[in-house]
Amino acid sequence: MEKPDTLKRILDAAEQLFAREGYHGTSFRKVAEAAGISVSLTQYHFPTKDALYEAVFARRILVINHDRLAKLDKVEAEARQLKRPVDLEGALQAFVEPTVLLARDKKSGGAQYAQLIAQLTNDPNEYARAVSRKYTDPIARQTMRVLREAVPEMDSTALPWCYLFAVGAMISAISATGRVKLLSDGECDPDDVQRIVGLLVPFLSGGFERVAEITARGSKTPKAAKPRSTKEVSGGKTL
Amino acid sequence: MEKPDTLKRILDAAEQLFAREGYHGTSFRKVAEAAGISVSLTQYHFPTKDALYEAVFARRILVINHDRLAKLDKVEAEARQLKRPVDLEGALQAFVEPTVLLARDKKSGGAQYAQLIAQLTNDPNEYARAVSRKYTDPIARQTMRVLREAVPEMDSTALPWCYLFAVGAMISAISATGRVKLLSDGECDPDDVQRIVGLLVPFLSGGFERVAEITARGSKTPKAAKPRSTKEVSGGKTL
DNA sequence: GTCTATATTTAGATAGAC
DNA sequence: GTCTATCTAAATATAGAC
Repeated sequence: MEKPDTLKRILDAAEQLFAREGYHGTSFRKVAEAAGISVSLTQYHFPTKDALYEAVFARRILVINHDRLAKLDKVEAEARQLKRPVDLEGALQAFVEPTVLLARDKKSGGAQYAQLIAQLTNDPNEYARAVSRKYTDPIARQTMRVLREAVPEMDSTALPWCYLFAVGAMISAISATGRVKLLSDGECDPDDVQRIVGLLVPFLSGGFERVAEITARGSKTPKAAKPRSTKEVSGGKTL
Repeated sequence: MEKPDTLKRILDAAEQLFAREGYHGTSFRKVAEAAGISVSLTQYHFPTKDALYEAVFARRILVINHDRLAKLDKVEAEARQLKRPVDLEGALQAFVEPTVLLARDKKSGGAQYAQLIAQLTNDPNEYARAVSRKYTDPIARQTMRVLREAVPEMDSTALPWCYLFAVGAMISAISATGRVKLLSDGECDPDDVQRIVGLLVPFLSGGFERVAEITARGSKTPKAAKPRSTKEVSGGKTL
């Protein structure tokens, strides 16, 4: 008599733990306890931790990817219809909006999932890289394809960099570190979705356009690497 | 007879492990083994894992912060002397360059340290937040102060957001996930420091200027939150 | 400062009863 | 499907010898 929601309970518990404590900080014991079942039942459904991790990630990514692709397609179709280049802000909004909305969805666990993505993004480990390659690289490529139609002048080797800048900026915006509130002395509301999208999209479009300008083939001033003090190697930075 | 470099050996080993495996993935055992000493000696020098984590972070951050502050001061002084507003690209370069250079310094362990910062940036846990607050928030505030002089028109509640966008973009650029190479089919070189700075600085300055335009007090078109489909709540995104 | 030894807890994984 | 019981390895931590 299968309890119909055992899998869901496991995935919900694991999602929360992976998001908060990371891969290594999450154990079958903690997952089982949070799900209210035994350890071995958890392992019965997901034999290894990697399997559990992937299952947690895969559960939502399909929906998300579908949503993002639909929005990207719409932007692209509009451009085709109007016989104009893809609208940059539209493409960036299609890229950014599904994630930001998810990140502020406290009810259905979307916020947990978004934090898991935030952790995954800069995780160099193989369990994270494998999941990233499998589930997110295809959409990344499609996004870049559409973005290229929005900024056709941009050098093709600049686009992947700009895409990663955009990913990082978005992740930073949604990551649950409480930093915006702290650094703004309480003035900025980390849950104001409208505000985040309203700032992030223009920020990114300004960035893409600027890079497109300076890397355009046959651009007037290829001042791409305007050296200010690039040779003063000495240290690093913070954040 | 104190082996004069025991502390250094511990910190080097811990730095590498924390960077690659994160906080929970790093144990005294692994650190001790990598450093070639016993577990208890490691614990003699750093009684708790938190103490070790903070020590690893603190070791380099002082140098880094000093470097960044010096560059920021220089940019600010130039502006004062010329009686002009702070140069935006100059300020952003002062912000970005120390970290990017550090991240590509394979010899002295700087790359490991940069990866640790990348992991720390989106880590919601208290051990990470405490370190971030203590060592990086002061410089963040100083950086924002200088940036505000570069874009005085920008709404003051937009600046912290833009600062975090910039942090995220930079972190994404240096994080050792191998993604640029993958997504560019080998065309982009993740170790090309000149290229990274040469793209990142214009990208960020374009972003800051765009946001400054649309949030300027009394701006002609406060189209800040141009709604494209912001109400179509439904899903999330990837990265 | 540095080690061995040991205590205690928790980890992932299996075997087998129901 | 679900549990209890148990194994082995690894974790943090402490005590005490040199």
